[in-house]
Amino acid sequence: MKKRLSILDIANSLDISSTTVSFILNGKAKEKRISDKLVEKVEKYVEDVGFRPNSLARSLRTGKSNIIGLMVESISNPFFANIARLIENKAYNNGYKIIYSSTDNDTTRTRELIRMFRERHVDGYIISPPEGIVDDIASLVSAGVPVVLFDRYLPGLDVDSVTIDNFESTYKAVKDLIRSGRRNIGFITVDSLQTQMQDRLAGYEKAIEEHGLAPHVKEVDFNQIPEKVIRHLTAFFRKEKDLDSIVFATNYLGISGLKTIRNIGLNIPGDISVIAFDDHDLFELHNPSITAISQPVDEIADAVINLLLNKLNKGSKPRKEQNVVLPAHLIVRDSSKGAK
Amino acid sequence: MKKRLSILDIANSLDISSTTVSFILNGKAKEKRISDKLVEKVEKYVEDVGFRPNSLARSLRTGKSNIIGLMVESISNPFFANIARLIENKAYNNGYKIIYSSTDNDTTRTRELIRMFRERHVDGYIISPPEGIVDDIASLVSAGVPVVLFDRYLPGLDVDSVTIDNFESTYKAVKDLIRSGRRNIGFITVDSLQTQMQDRLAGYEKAIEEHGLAPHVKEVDFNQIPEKVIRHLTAFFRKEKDLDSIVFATNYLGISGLKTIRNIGLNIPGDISVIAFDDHDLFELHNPSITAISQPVDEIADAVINLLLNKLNKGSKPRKEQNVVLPAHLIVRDSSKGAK
DNA sequence: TATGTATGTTAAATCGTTTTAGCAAGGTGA
DNA sequence: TCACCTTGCTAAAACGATTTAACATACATA
Repeated sequence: MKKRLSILDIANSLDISSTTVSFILNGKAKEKRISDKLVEKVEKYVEDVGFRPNSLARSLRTGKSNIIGLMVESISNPFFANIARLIENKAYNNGYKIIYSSTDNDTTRTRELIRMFRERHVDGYIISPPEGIVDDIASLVSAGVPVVLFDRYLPGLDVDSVTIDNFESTYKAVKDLIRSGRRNIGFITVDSLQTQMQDRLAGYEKAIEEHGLAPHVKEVDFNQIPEKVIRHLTAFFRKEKDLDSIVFATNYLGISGLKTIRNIGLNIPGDISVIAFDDHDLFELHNPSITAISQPVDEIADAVINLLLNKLNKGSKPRKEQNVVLPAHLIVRDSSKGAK
Repeated sequence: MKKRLSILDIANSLDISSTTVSFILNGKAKEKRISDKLVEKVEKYVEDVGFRPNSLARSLRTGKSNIIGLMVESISNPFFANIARLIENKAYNNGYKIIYSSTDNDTTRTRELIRMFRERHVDGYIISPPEGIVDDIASLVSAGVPVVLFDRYLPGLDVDSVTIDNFESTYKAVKDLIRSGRRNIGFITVDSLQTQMQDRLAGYEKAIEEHGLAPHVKEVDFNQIPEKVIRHLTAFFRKEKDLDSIVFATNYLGISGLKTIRNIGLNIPGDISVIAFDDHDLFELHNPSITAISQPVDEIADAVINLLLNKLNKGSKPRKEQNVVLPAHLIVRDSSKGAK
């Protein structure tokens, strides 16, 4: 097990100082007037022995890590997994690596993760924040650390964010149901105060109200295992026998909802029309195929990483905070088609 | 933006040496005979000012990072996302953090990732290795770094691994099809030499051969976009008109396969029986529901993290390499039921 | 000759920890 | 009194990079 080389080993082997090696390795040869001959010699040697500087030592000295901390609600949620994958790629292409972690929407855990990331000197943060974390993020921001929020934002906190127009997305979806003749439109969401959930609910309520209809909202507990969700939904459907359509406010609610509907034996769209949030292979392949509110995952990832890279590069130049709001797209499929 | 405290600041404030603070913070107070009074005073102060040691500096000095590097094929594949999620949790509970990255099955990229992880001094590696990476992993192992492979292994390399019994899983699945009267059984896989794919193929071939049937194997290119896969599968199904059943060797092939079958207008299981790999909400909810070879994700994650923690703790005590092989489970659903 | 300036390189401080080796003061036994 | 423990603490050297400030040397200018 041979010891890893250090910059000093290189310097000794070549009978020069470690400073010189460092300058060359950091592309400061010109600036520091190192002779071309020496530069070439060092570069060749470094290449030959496959030397790579220890990034810990570098980070310790410079305070920079070239690492971005990514905190999503749960990496096993396909929406977040896809975003993470895209962000990872784009970051990688720009010389950054990603440390990710799932917050589980748990404030304490998130707080700990932020602390860990800070200790590790990550250069920037990408966060889909849980409730109750606003102070921690505020203190990050006021410490001058680049932060970009996505999927939801924190009202009252001036920080870059990327979200979709949640209000408009459910508003349009519900209008679409109404247009095709539905009147008893249910809305299944989680009991979360996060902005994206509140906005989705508000969009639903607005559409319902505009048409003088009665709302039928079911909020299930956050962070429940699917079996429990299904039990609650079953009870809801049993109670609300008149529903002719239903909108699910998240992808996992949609999946549990479809299982529930199948268990109960309701017919889609004959008995009930369905619209789900986030597109998914499952919704496309389902029989009947399920109408979905599709988030522009690619654009979200793009916007997020661009905002962050901007902050990272512009350094301290205090650009105004940006709040990017992207449109979602209603993909109409069989589950919401057909006359009444 | 106030500067972060260092252990030296603490020491100065209390008029003691940083050594003492370090000893106390690392639980060596007893061993180093620091007086209880002082221990208490330091602990209180540290708590009050919320000091947390800089883990970069610590890692630089100790060579340990309490970080595990996790490299999966792609985090957007639900199988890997789930495993990653579980591993992350278990690692977290044991004081370890995870840095993950997707390899894309790209050898070069994987090599770079390993290098990055080494630079960052990760304490251990969990890898679902792409082809052609055996030398790099061998050199990790021979450097005494804890490594656990999963999902596949590298023949000829003596290193801990966790896999499922891929051979047995497809063997049984195909036998099941034969038992229910199928004779023209197709097998869709990818053109990969990775062990898990080869074993799945071998299990299929063995069952086919035992019954004197003719194999119908289609290998699609690795790393293709779904649209292309579907195009190839369409051609395959058009050519092999006699197929009465099909086994998909991965979850994403299953999904593309189902889309293809739907496009072509084949009836499941009337025209064709279907068995897919990896269970998935989609397979459960599909109409008809799809029989799936379900990997024990929880047990896999458990085994992986246990093996790794073992290595990490036992230190240099050279325990014999372990190769855990877990059974997969055939979940029989409607897509493979019904008489001929 | 003295002064300035461009060129090429480096010594040493620094980042914030851990760890080795050892110091001072007080007690104990002979 | 001397030699030797114990107790309680600390100085200083790592870890491996970056960066500041400076040092020679050569050459040109006045």
